[in-house]
Amino acid sequence: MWENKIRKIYEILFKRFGEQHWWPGETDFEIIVGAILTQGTNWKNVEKSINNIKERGLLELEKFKNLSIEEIRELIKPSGFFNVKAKRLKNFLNEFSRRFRSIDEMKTMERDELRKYLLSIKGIGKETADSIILYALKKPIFVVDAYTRRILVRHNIIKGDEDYEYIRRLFEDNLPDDEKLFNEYHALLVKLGKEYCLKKKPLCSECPLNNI
DNA sequence: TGCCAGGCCGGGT
DNA sequence: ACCCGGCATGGC
Repeated sequence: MWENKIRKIYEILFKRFGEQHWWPGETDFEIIVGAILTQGTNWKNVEKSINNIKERGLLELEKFKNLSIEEIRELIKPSGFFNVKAKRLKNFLNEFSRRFRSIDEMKTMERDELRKYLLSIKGIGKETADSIILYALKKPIFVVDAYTRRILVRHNIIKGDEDYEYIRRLFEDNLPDDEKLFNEYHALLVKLGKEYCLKKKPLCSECPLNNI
C-alpha cells in the first residue's frame, strides 16, 4: 500500500478525474498571458479576455508587444483588475523583449535562474512564475495555489501557516522530478478544489480524498 | 443577491 | 517578517 500521502492523493485524483489536458491554451504565449490574467480571477472571465485578444489576431508575442497599455486594458476588461493587469502584461513584454528574442530562447535558461528572473519582474509572483515555467516552458516545478493549500489543510496534511516554498517542496520532495506529473497533479488539485473544496463548502463529505 | 475566483504589490506595523 | 487593503469583472 501507499505510505506516502502526496503520492496517494495523486493516484486517487487521477483515477477519479483522469487526464486534465492542461494548460487550457494552445501556445506558449497564450499560456503566459492566461497565467497573468487569472491572478485572483475566475478562469471563465479569463477566457473572455483571451477570446477578445484572439479574435483580433493579437495573441502573438510580436503583435501583442506593440499594443499600448490602453489597448490592452480594453481587451482584458472581462478578467478584472484590468488596470493593474494591463500594466503587468506590458511590463512583462518589455522586460522579456529586453532579454530574449523568443520564448524558445527563454526555455534554454536553467529552471532556478529562470524563476529568479521571472520573480524580478513586477507583477509576476511565485504562482504566476511557476505556472509559466511549468505550463509554458515545460520545465518541472510544482505550482502551489489557493486550492492546493486549502485541500492540504482540510485533509490535515499541513496546518495552514506554511509558506509557498514549504508547500512546493513538500510535493517536489515526495514525487519524481517529472514535468508531466507536476502538470497533471496541479491540474487535478484545481479540478478537485472547484468541485469539492470551495471556501463556501467546508465539509466536503463527498470528497474523494476523505480518509486518506 | 452577495460572495468569490487558478494573486500580487505596497504601505504600515 | 507578517498583515491588510486595493485592484474589478462576471458567474452562480
